[in-house]
Amino acid sequence: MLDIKLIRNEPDMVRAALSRRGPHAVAALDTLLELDKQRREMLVAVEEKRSLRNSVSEEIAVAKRNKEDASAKIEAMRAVGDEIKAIEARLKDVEAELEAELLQVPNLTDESAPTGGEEDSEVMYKWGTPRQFSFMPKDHLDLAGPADMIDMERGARTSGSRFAYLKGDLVFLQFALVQFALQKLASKGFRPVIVPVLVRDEAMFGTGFFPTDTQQVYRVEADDLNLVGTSEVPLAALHMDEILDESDLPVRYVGYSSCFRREAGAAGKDTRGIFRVHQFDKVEMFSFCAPDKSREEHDFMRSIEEEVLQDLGLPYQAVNIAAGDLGAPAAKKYDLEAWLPTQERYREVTSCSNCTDYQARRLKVRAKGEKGSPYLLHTLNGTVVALGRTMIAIMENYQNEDGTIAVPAVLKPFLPAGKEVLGG
RNA sequence: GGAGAAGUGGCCGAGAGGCUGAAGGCGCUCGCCUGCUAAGCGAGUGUAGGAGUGAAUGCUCCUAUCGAGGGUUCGAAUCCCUCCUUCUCCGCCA
Repeated sequence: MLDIKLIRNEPDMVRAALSRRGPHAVAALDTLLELDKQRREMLVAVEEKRSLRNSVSEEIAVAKRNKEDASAKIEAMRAVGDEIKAIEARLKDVEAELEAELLQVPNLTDESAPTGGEEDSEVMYKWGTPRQFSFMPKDHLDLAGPADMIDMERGARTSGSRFAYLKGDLVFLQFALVQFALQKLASKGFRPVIVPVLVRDEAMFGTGFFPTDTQQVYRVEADDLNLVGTSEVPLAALHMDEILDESDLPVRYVGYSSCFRREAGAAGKDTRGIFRVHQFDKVEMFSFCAPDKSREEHDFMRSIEEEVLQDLGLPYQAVNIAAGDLGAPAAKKYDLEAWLPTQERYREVTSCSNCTDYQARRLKVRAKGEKGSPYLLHTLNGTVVALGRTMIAIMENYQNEDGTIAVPAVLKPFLPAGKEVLGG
């Protein structure tokens, strides 16, 4: 959410920063300004009347104590009370409307995010060299299917399409990756957290997934809860309504959770294997930091993501996402895309976003120093390891001609002793 | 799931329709004082919104805020309703 005061005081700047996302992003600005004006007018009116009522009520109290007659004043205040109620009712409507509009407005874009849509995202650089195969490489499902490490058919029978059973060595691989990631992140000051994956609407609104992305979310109607699509949601909400101690910043967490996505609108896209499924597990980092440090923190997160892929020996490219392709809460986003030999292209495996104060304003996460007033923090999130996609990349890049999969050296300590290949 | 109890400032804790933004204590900040420290004395110390004013750190005033939201009343921390959270007991369960 943007600060209404910023929109009020610097409408041209706001309009310019938002229009880089496309025309839809600025559509509501005039309405917003008009509603804000109405709201403030009503506020002045109602506050004047409340002030009057407060002072006269005080006089009534004094009169009663002195055993004097106050019936005229009481009568007058009864009328004022009715007027207050009338204005309050209209004010409430205007505020609700203002809030609803404001919730739809995406974050301002960072000037270093490229202008334009998806096709304008900028490949910043590449790392590593895609492997030259002396045989025809198989895709992840051709590798893991015959070895009975991925079972799509039974996943579909149990839960429907885009659900899978992962079995055997793939399960060991997943937990090895989790251990590897958690230990690396812990050593960099990120506190490991296992989060609730069912969250209230507040958490979804607070992180900016609601009201715009409701169709992507599994909702448990009976309890008014939502299954999270990423542990970003419960991690961001971890300090909702809190004022953190400035000296503790940055506050960094690494979460591990299952993630649930309806993938509405993705019909027919990435239908093979586990590249795009309704449920997957992910190790996610999250940071609350001082406003003037978030760019630095964003680069730090990207460097961690790169370190993970480099440690795993997976060739990748880093992409600076264009303004028009950013999610609503993000001011700037980097994706890392790993090389998939059978698709002969780079595919997204991690993503990290600087949400500036957009989520913090909604969630009311602030910090305060020795002196001065509380201020909103900046929030950042980034994928450490998206387990499904990272395992796909490992399988495809590390495959042997016989269909087994070699193990990246850094994972060996986290796999069962003596396991040299997966799926053998 | 059933039955009870409770939620007050950074913390503890009083208050039970008006004189309460909230006693008292602790903590914290500033000042005074005392060889140092401790103690003592004095003052200050929540958040948000709005109006006015200034070049500006700001200042003045108003409004709201005693878990959240409604209601009763001229007036609600205090009375009523709904919800949330915590605790105790019973049931169930990994």
